[in-house]
Amino acid sequence: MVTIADVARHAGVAPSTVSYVLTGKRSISPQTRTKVRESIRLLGYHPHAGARALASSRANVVALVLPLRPGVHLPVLMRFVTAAVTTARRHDMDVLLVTADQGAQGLRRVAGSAQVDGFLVMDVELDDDRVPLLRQMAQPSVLIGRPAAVKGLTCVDLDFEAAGARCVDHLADLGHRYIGFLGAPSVVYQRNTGYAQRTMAGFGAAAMRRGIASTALPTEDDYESVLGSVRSLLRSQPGMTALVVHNEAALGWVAGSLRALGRRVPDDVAVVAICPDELAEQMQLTSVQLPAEELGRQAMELLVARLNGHPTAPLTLLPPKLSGRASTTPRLRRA
Amino acid sequence: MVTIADVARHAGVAPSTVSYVLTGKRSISPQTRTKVRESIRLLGYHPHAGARALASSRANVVALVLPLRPGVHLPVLMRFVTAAVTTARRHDMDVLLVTADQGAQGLRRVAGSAQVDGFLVMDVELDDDRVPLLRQMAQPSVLIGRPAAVKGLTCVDLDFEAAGARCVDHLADLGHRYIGFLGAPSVVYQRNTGYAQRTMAGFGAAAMRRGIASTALPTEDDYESVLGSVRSLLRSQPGMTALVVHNEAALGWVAGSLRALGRRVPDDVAVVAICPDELAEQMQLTSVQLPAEELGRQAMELLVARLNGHPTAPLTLLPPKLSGRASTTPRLRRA
DNA sequence: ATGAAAGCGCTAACAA
DNA sequence: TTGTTAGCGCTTTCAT
Repeated sequence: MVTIADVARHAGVAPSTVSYVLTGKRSISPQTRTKVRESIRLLGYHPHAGARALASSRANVVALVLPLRPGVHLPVLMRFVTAAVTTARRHDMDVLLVTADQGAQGLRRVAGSAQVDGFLVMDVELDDDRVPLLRQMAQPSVLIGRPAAVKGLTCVDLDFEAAGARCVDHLADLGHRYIGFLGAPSVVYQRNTGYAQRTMAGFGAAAMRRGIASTALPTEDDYESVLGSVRSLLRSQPGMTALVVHNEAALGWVAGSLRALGRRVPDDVAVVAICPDELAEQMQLTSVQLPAEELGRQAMELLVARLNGHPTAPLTLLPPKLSGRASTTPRLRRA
Repeated sequence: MVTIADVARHAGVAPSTVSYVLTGKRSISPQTRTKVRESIRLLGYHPHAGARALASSRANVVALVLPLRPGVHLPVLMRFVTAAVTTARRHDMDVLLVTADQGAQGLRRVAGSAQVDGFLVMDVELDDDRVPLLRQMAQPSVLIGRPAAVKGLTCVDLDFEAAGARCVDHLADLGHRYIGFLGAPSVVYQRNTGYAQRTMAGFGAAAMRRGIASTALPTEDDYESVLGSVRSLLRSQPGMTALVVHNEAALGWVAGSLRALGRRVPDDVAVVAICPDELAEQMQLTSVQLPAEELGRQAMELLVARLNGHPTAPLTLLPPKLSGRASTTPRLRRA
């Protein structure tokens, strides 16, 4: 194996000089730098990660804690992971994969052995049992999601409240006065992930603000349930001309249900989805996207910032972005 | 930070004794072992991974090299990853995530810095440019897939040839005499991944062997394309009573297409899918499964074996397993 | 701008 | 069965 001593000898300098050329932690004369770089290239030298970690107490590795359990939307997860890994690499860090099933136990082990300098934790719930642990660990962490109390943490999430509001604003601007909200399965609202509730809250508040009548209903993922919910919405609000859908699995049934009830999209009922962009694109639905790449990148950048001792806000909310498509079409203002 | 010296002092033994208790590399008296274990627990000691790696030249980390590019079937990938990670953990190893976009460059870096002891490389193509590199690296590797030459490597893959043949045999045993094959998008056959070709080859050879007429067509992932392909198959072989589908994304459209063409499953046309079991289960399709978990587990086990100096076969082919479901139903022998 | 040398925490000979 | 000790390869003070 080629060591730093070999390089130093070959370049006719001290090992420390080689180290400083590599880390850039002190100024080196251009000649020396070139000479050392050349020796490194010639000998094919790669610093030993373990030795480096030991001497500098910096592993240059971050843990990515992933759910990998049923129910997560994998395409989104993957885009997120890719963005996170790419960003980490841009900062010369590697990524250790820790699956959530390893639990708090796993976090403790990885942290204790100084294998990683920090944690990127996905899929954090309102009352996540890992949060107390993360607070007291030596290594900093960034959480994707929004636990109940964010004080002392660094959390990143989509601004779901704004997302709900954005849908209403878009529809209101188009002249709609009666808007329905088709939500996630009711079990999601029971499970305290929060994002579903926040979206609805944002939707409701925006509707109130704009003086718009709104009704909301949860729905399961099958056709019958969607049809039933849409029918209920129309019954309680016969003048409904727009629908906001926050349920990826139900999206496929919405148009069909509306048609079965005699309504066409977008002429009779406009539809806005809150879902990954690719899905909306495919179905030509106006949508508010879940910015997976942006989330992954941002989260990793925040983690790197914390690793470098920079302070970060406890909560970063990414603004929703609405993409207009065929399912909402400008219409004349109605009474 | 708690070090091995702290533990040794607390337990009244030498540091090496603590080390040996941890690694089990020499016999320790039960009393000492208990005493040391107790001190470890009490002090909350975790060995420093970097120090360990440096002293033992073993990182206890393996690299998982993943595609994460468009076109891979994510649910399968995830099950594979989960199985691989779980298996690694069972051997006290951690997993470093290396995305394929980091390329050969990334492999070299990770290998050179002794960050990992070995590589688990997914999605290996017939003429993969990483293969030469993997051959000459100090660390052993296990490849998922089947490069052109496996000599000197350790490769694991599903026996796709046998999978194609198994479908034919199942259908032939049920009395079918005209069988169609609905393949992956044509781009997959152009990209030299091999598995698609091998499945078709196995299918074709088995059909010949059993004296059965067969026709094969690629198909894209959308309804129109599937409908078109099925129509073509029926046109060129009007007596076709069975269909083998090797295209996960197309599966959802197959039954619909057949129905649109006046055929019902399984009464008029029996269907066998080559796809993950969960998908087949959900759609009640007879299927040959892609054993993602088994593949991930097996691959990691082989890697661990190699890390421990055990020899391994250059190519391990997992036998296909067919699960009979509603889409193929015993029928009388036809003319 | 560079060198010398003391560790970082652990493992694995070598001794006893 | 256990202890002693010399590194593993690197970073980082302290010196010059």
